[in-house]
Parts: sequence; C-alpha cells; structure tokens
Amino acid sequence: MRLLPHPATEDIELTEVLRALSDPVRLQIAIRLALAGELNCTTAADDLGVHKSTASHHYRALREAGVVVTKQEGRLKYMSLRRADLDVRFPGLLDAILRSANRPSGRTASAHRAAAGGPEEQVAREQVTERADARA
Amino acid sequence: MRLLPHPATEDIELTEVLRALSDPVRLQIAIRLALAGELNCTTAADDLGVHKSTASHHYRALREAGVVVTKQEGRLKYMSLRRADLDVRFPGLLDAILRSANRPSGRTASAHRAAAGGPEEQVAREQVTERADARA
DNA sequence: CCTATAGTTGGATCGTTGTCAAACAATGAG
DNA sequence: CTCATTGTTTGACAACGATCCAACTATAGG
Repeated sequence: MRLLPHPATEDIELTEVLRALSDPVRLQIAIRLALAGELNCTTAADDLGVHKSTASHHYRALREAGVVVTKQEGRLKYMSLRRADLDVRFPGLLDAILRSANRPSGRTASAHRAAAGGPEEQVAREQVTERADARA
Repeated sequence: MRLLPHPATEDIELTEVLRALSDPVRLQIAIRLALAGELNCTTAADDLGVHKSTASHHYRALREAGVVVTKQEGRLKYMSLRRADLDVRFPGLLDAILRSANRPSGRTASAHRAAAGGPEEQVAREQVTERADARA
C-alpha cells in the first residue's frame, strides 16, 4: 500500500481548499467521498460526464489542495477525505461546506410552490431595492 | 441611497461563493468587512497592493457571487457582507470560513519552534508514508 | 462651470484552468 | 507473456481570471 504525496496538515491553505471545492465536479467528488468514506477513482467520477483524464486532473487538484489522500492498493487507487486533518487545520469548515452542498440548489421548496402558482419568470428576478435599474 | 444589483438569496450558488472567497484579495476584503461591518471601496482594499480597478473587479466578483451587497450613498459606495442571507442559504458556512481565515497560515507556533532548532528545510517536507518517492 | 474624488469599464497581457484525446504506465488475470 | 483494467501524463485548445493602465462616469464642493 502506498500513499501519494500530499501537503502536510499545517501547509493546507484555506484559499486552496476553497478553490479546490469551488469546481462542481470536484465538489461532487468530495460529497461522494463524504458519503462513501472511500472510493476508487473510477467510481468517484462515474456519471459525472467528464473524461477520465479530466477526472484524474481533478483528483490531483483535490490532493494538492489537501482535501483528499490517495492510497494505492493493487491496481486500484482509493481516495478519501482528509476529514481529521482539515478539522485540525480549519475546524468545522469541511462539515459546513458539505452541509451546504446538500442544500437544494436554486429555489427552495416554498419558493417553488410560490412560483408554481404565480406568474412565470418571477423566479428569475434579482433583489434590488430602490431603483431596480441602478447601474453599477 | 441605492443598492446595486445582486443575486437573490435562493440563487446564491455554493461553488460561486467558494470561488469568490478562494482569492486571497477577496478573502481579505471579506475579513475586513466581517470586522468593520461596512466599508467603502477605497478603505476595503487599502494596503492590499492592488490597483483600484483590480479591486473594483473583485468587488463585482464578490457581489455577483452573493457574498456582499453594495450601497451607494452620495459619492461613496459601501460594501457589507450578506451575513443573514448567506446564513439562510448555507447555515454556518460563512462563519466557518471566516474563522478558518483567522487561523495562522503555514506552520504552527510549535512547528516554528521545532524548525528553528532543527536543520533547515525540514519544514518543507511533505507527508508521505511508505515510499516517500512514490510517483503520482 | 470647473475641479477633485470615488469608483467603474474596457483593453491588453499573461498565466491558469477545464476539457478531451491519445499515448503511456502499472497491475492483476489468464 | 499477453491482455484487459485503471489511472496518469502530455499536448492542444478554448475559456477564464487577475492584473494594470487609461479613459470614463458620477457626485460633491467651490
């Protein structure tokens, strides 16, 4: 069993963690790892609609940011979240992100209900008070 | 008083928030806003070593990601964090990030002590178990 | 009206990133 | 050894992003 190189806990940078998780594909991988504990590369990116080489780049991005560790067993590589390390370095951060990621994207259920009964495109409106036509 | 356009609370995307805060300059601006509550643009980016137009682009990035609101009063524009909105959308996320941002970057105090007494460059070592020369 | 202040916009540049495809490497199975 | 499986590397390319500079807009104050 081998571990691939990854940054020491103290070297994990907040901006790099945020950046790593700011990509939808990588965030999805992280979510799956959080649920499964450990996944091999093929499984982790399955049905994500990206080429395997693209996925491989994402694995590296996650690893170099300090978000995951990769260990090789036989011909498979397994990734897992560095939950403990991240919690030492940035207490509560990973949990907050994962919890946020499991929220409904876009409209809430109540907003959906309101939108269903009301006029269309009400949903796409922006929040602007006093002079909705304000220019930047 | 005018508010500049910004996304509705339900439209704030996690990946965009993470992306917005994954830039050191923008993260620093967010930290200052968290401390000061409200800052005008000049003050927010003061001593950050970026051109005022660069700063302006960052303001827009933060605003479009849903992290800040900007209101104009007279000839000044004031930014503030959308704490309440973000907490509705992603409970605990912003606090976790801001708390993480206030942690010491790089080595801990104890690691600094150890590094000061030991051989140099020990500090830059990576965590690799079993085969430190493992290739990716 | 003129000027100074505050901030935005647009162009140019330059590095980074996400993507795919094809070639490669390493491993386990037959 | 040969082959299929797993994943990485490399190259190419388009898109994006951070930055600076210059020009612009808008507002307040003489």
